[in-house]
This record gives sequence, C-alpha cells and structure tokens, in this order.
Amino acid sequence: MANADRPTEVFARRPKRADARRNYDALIAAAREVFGECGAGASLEEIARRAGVGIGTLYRNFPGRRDLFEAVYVEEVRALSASAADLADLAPWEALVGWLHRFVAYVGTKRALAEELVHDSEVFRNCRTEIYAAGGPLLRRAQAAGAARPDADFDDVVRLISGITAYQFPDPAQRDRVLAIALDGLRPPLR
Amino acid sequence: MANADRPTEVFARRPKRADARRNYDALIAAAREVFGECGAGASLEEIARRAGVGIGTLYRNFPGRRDLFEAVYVEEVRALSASAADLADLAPWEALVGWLHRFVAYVGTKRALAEELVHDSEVFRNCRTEIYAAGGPLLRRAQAAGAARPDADFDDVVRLISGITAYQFPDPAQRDRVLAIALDGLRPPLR
DNA sequence: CGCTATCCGGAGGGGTGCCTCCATTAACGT
DNA sequence: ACGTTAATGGAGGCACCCCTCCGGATAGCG
Repeated sequence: MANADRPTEVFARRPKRADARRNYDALIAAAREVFGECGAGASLEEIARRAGVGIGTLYRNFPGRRDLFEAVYVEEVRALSASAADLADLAPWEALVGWLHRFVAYVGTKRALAEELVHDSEVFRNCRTEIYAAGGPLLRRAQAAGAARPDADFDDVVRLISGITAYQFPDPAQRDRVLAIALDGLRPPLR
Repeated sequence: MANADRPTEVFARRPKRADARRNYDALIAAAREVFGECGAGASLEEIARRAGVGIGTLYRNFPGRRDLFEAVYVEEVRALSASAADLADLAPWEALVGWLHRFVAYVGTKRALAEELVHDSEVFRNCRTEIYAAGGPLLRRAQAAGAARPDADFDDVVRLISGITAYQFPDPAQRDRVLAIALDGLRPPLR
C-alpha cells in the first residue's frame, strides 16, 4: 500500500541530473533544520547557505516558500505513513501506541510544521489523508478490541499527540511521562 | 529592578500621565491581537498602527520586541493566577479542571506565546513561578484527595494542557473533547 | 574527446521592518 | 490661564530578505 510503484503527483518533481538531485536533497535537509530552529518564517537565504547552494538554486527547485515547506512536510509524512505497516502484527493497543511514538519522532520537534498545519492547501490536505489512512486503522482496531475509548476519532488523537509534542521538551523523560498521561486518557473509561 | 517583594512591580513600569497610560494599554491590546494572528514575528509597526499610535510611542514604552511580548504575557498570567482563588471552595478535582479550563481560555489561542515560552528570560521565569503558585496547589489538593494520579507533577500538566490548546481548533467542541481525553489521563490509574 | 542541454551561483533591484531622533503637542500643577 | 515638561508621531537611515536574471560551469551522451 505504501510502496507506490509510481510517485504520486503530489510530491514535488525531482530534478534528473545527479548534481541537481544532490542539491535538491541538501535543500530539503537544510530546510528541515532551519524551519525547525527558526519557525516557519525562517530566512530562505539562510537555508540556501546552510545547504551550500546559491539562492538561485533554491528558487529554481522551489518557486516559493510554501513549496519548500510542503516538500519538507511531505518527506516526513511519507516516512511516517510507511512505518505504519511494520506495526500491523502487534497487539492493537501496542500497535497504536508504537505508531504514535513514531508520530512524535517525526513530527514532534517541528513546531514550524505544526504552526502551518492549519493553513489550507492542496498538498497539506493530501498529507492529512495519507496520515489518516496510515494511523486511522490502528485506532479503529484498538477500539474494536476494547483497548481504546470508542468516543475518540482519529483527528482527536492526532491533535492530542501533536499538540503535546509540538514543544521542545528539555527532558525527553518528561515528554514520555506527559505522553503517557495522554495515552492513559485514550484507554476505555472503565478497564 | 529587583524589587520583587511586591508582585505588582515585577511587571513593566507603566507611564504616569493619563494619555500615556491610555496608549500603553492600547499597545498591549493591539499586540495581543496581532501576535495572536501573525505569530511572534509580527510587525511592530502593524501593532502601533492598530493601536492608533506612532511607532515612536511603541518604542518608548517597549524598547524591544521582547519587552512588548513579555508585557502581553504578563497580563495574561496576572489574570490567570488571580482566577485561581475563586475556585478554592470547589471539590478538588473540579477546582483543578475549572482552573485548567481558564488556563485554556487565557493561553489557548496564543500560539505566539507558546512558541516563545521556551526562550529563557527573567520575566518568563517569574511568570512560570506565578502560574505554578496558582495552579500547583490545586493539583496537589486533587492528588491528596485521590482524584488525580500521584505520579504527575504540575509541570507535566501545564505542558499537557498548553500543548493541546496551542492550536486553533476550528471546532471548539473538538477542543473540549480532546481536553477531556487528556484530563481522563490525569485521573488515578484505577478508579 | 567534444558538444549541448541543463544547472549553478550570486549580484542586484525592490520592498519591508527595525529603530532613532527631534520638532511639535498637550497633560498636569499652580 | 499658563508655563513646564512628559509624551507624541512619523520621517529617515540602515539592514535584511525576497525574488529575478544571466554569464559561466558541468554532467551526460555520442
């Protein structure tokens, strides 16, 4: 399901020449870093600088700030949604929790991403769909097994978890503790 | 300025003349609006414009962006911490939940505030102390009464709640639903 | 090896926001 | 009422950022 034989049109088209593709990847990596550090308003010139390419190269690959932003986001989502398959054979509750922990790892430190998530856009909507397709079944399975409260939909869970992890926790142990509280709230009322 | 025995003077000094104080208040109100809409990187000139004062007036009252920002934050914290007293006579759990709902109302829509909360600063640290002094006892009382899980400290709760409410929920009903899940996680493990 | 389509980098014009400075205004005390 | 003085506001200098454009470099191919 996840390994598509042909790349979806949603994802930014990648250049074909080797050097161009190298720069493309470096830009996305740098953008992930800088957006993570400085928020969504980060300087594009700083991103190009850190990627070791000229500003012109950035603009050729990503005509506007939003394009770059979306490309980073799409990368995260691809990795995240692909990881859902690995968890299919765990027990329902453990599978859900495991996936949510990956969710934290992928989306957690990017407050810029969370910040922009609200703004409507074609790509973001598609990514939402993809995340829901990956995580939704895990929640429904846990609910069917009586391991998760039935009155929560997947959107609630996403907001619950991503809200908590949007902050940088100086102490990772605390992050897990807070996450555990939230997950306890996800269990059925009387167990 | 180390006069901390009176909590009133920890906060930014206010001008004494009537018109000056009017402008001061208008600036804070405008800043709250604009920071809420545009995030922490909002234009100071836009804030001055919306407050109906010149940019010079803004800079005289608040020498830098951070000063304005802190002033807005301090206002929120004052109102929030004052509200804790009203709840003293409710049942322990209800008092805690009630206060957390006010917490949401005051801090919830300001993603800019949440965003900057991480950055260390004297004023922010003082405000943290003030919030903890207001809300901490409510949590401890609920824990003593067996209404809240004992293995959560107040910092955990603050992060849990503020994380969730940092986003704008298009549907307030969903926000309450998500909050309810989190609060269920706060209850003792076996009830 | 040599050719060409493709890609690269960064200079530069336009725009916006930050902050200072000072001539002008108007609030307050008497 | 009137002088004193705090307070005002916006012009302007500076810095940074956005984005375009084009001469030079180079990967890939025959």
